[in-house]
Amino acid sequence: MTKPVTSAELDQRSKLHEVFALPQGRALDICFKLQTAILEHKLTPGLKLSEDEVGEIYGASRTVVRASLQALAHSGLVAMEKNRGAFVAKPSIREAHEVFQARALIEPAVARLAADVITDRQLAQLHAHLDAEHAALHSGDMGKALFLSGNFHTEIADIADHRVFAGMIRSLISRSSLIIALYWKRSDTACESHSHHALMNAFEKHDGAAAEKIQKSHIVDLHSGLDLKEKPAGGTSLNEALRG
Amino acid sequence: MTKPVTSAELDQRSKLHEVFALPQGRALDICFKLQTAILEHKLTPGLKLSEDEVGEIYGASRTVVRASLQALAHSGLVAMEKNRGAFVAKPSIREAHEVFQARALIEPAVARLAADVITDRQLAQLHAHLDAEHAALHSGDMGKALFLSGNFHTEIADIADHRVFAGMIRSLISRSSLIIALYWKRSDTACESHSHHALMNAFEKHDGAAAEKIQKSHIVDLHSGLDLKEKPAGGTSLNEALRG
DNA sequence: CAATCTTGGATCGTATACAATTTTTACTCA
DNA sequence: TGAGTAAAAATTGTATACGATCCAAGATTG
Repeated sequence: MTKPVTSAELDQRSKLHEVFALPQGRALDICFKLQTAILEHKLTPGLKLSEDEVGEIYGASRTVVRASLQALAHSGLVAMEKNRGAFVAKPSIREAHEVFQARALIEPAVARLAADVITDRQLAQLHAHLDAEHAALHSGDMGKALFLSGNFHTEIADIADHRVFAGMIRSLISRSSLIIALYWKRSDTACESHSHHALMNAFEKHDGAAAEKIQKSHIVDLHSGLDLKEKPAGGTSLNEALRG
Repeated sequence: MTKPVTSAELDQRSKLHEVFALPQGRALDICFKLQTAILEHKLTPGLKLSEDEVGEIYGASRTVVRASLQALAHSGLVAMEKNRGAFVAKPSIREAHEVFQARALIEPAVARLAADVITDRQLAQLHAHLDAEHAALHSGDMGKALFLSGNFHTEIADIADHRVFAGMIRSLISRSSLIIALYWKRSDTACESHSHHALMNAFEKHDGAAAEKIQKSHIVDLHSGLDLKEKPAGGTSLNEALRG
């Protein structure tokens, strides 16, 4: 019951390559693995990503690790400090607000675009995605559930077939994942919310206006589900988080 | 009469550092110089940016040049092809449409934000900026005029004090510069248009709604000023373009 | 003569070595 | 004991060297 996930992951990977100007060759692998780990909350915000350590784990030289970290820095998942190294990004409260403001502007517009052009095949794929998300959630794998929940949004952007918006949304979703890791308030994982299903409904009817409206309120809802107060930092070890 | 430009340039530089996760140390210099050259249309789209050549020109090793090129690739100004190297990006017609659609969505919203919070000092700065643009235009320096015209938009984003939007807009403006280089139709440089002045008017009155409306029609106007047909490629030499 | 194959040069991808900077540790002295 | 300082360890920044890939020109063959 954990298998339907794989195809979604591979999908995500190829799309990443398409949208961002990502590093080439081996660096892309590392980039993707680190990103997945961060998005599944295996790596907590603020964690140091030592070049030597990452390189040793993935069997690569510092040169290529450096390229990966730089790429992730550009997408907002990693913060680099001069002469101090790379860390999993720890979005500030201010950035949290800004990210969700941006999402509230862009994603509804993109949902509208998607509703107009979505095909039956894509509808089925989205349904499958929701099933996988549901399964992950009920199997207790919070990390993967959140990862998939984010992917749902990027898939909509891909359906809208607008690469510029898709790239923006991808970056925003990534950062949202970190923000949720830091500031999520409600114990009920609201991403299981009915918003995604309501959206599916609008898509099936090709009702762009409805999709836009639903998406907007969904994001406003997510935003208001955050508890934007200062939190103390966590400091796990990298090896212990990734080696598994 | 060419002096007022300098402060704007330095300003731009520090802001870049703030918004993007840019490389550190010497790489940032090269990044900035290349970006400026591209934005002033000294480097035409499609031009090859050989690592050795760039490194020799700026007196840096390939390592740091590589980092710079990667950074520029992430902001959309440079395209990297595996095992072939880096080129000044040559946005497709499709990307051109997408970029201006994105601008038409985001920039009006940001203009509204800016109108609400703009200070007298910032108003004066924008006025000075328009003067500099005007001067560059009438001194025949098209490249610099276009560069400054773009900066006008990013300055508004900075005034709105919204880093996420500012980052997006910066990237969009950069790509717009390339798009204009490739597809501009009108011989009258419409960036001298009255839109910028009209916008200033709305800012002075802190009329957000008006600012939003003006900005939107300004960008739609720019979009329609493009001639989106296939164009042949140009191939200048890098040395001859930068050594001056 | 045209098409294909081979070969040489140029350029990129990656690893490694060294220099510069930061962080930690150990030590002295009040 | 605690603060200040200095030396040592660890980590990043940068340069260079080597192997891999691509491109173009010239040779070869049908």
